[in-house]
Amino acid sequence: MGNQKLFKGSLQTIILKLLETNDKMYGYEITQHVKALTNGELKITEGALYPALHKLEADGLLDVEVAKVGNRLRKYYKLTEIGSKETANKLAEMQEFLKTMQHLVNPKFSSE
Amino acid sequence: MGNQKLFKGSLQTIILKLLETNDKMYGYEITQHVKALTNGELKITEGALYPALHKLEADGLLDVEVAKVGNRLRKYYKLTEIGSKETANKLAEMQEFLKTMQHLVNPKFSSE
DNA sequence: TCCTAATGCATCAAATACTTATGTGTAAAA
DNA sequence: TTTTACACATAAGTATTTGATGCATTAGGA
Repeated sequence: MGNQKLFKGSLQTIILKLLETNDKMYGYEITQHVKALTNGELKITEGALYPALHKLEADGLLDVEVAKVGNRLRKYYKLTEIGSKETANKLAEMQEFLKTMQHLVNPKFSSE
Repeated sequence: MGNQKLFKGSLQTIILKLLETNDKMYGYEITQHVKALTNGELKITEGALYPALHKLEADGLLDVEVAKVGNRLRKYYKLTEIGSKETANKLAEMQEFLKTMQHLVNPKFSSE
């Protein structure tokens, strides 16, 4: 899409937001959701996703629960209490960022 | 501000947009404009700015004109013809990104 | 008078966050 | 039977930025 690099720095926030909405998700499911929600504009690669999930877990924002579906392995992630608070923070920061950026690139259409 | 990292990847676009609006600017001026426009939320550091300007110049998007004001040196940058086209592209990409991200983090308030 | 802050350029090591490639294995579809 | 989807994972390389440092001029406050 060309603008993939604009998403740099927002992956954690996206993951947390999805988990806030859907309660419990596994990695592959996250990539598919994001692809669908963005009409294919954003494709989260595995090389980005799995390290991000591991980091969020290590930081105590996510809990993991391993499940076996058929013969396949799945790791379900969900927000911890701390994770929920951090999600709220990160979403607020994201809104602030979006507002600021909108203001920067298109001053006439943004308030203030 | 904590959300500084969200701006990662958008520096070039910001610079180009400012030059589109203001025709001709020098480095320090850009940092001050951005700080003012964002109420201090985004502070472009010199370590990011100057390499970015040099790259845009090397890529043929900017022209430089050195000026001496008083006893101080200034390097005025302005868009080349190619730079103007690229600016339009990058601004379109940015709008698309902002819309997509808004949709991701706050589905209920965005169209579609 | 002296020190700090502002103005103005610049470079560089380190950190960050990602892409791309690769690897393992199962299951379904063509 | 070969490709595609499912599902995890790591690792080398790349790009962008932070934070530190450096040089030099000018203005302002103590």
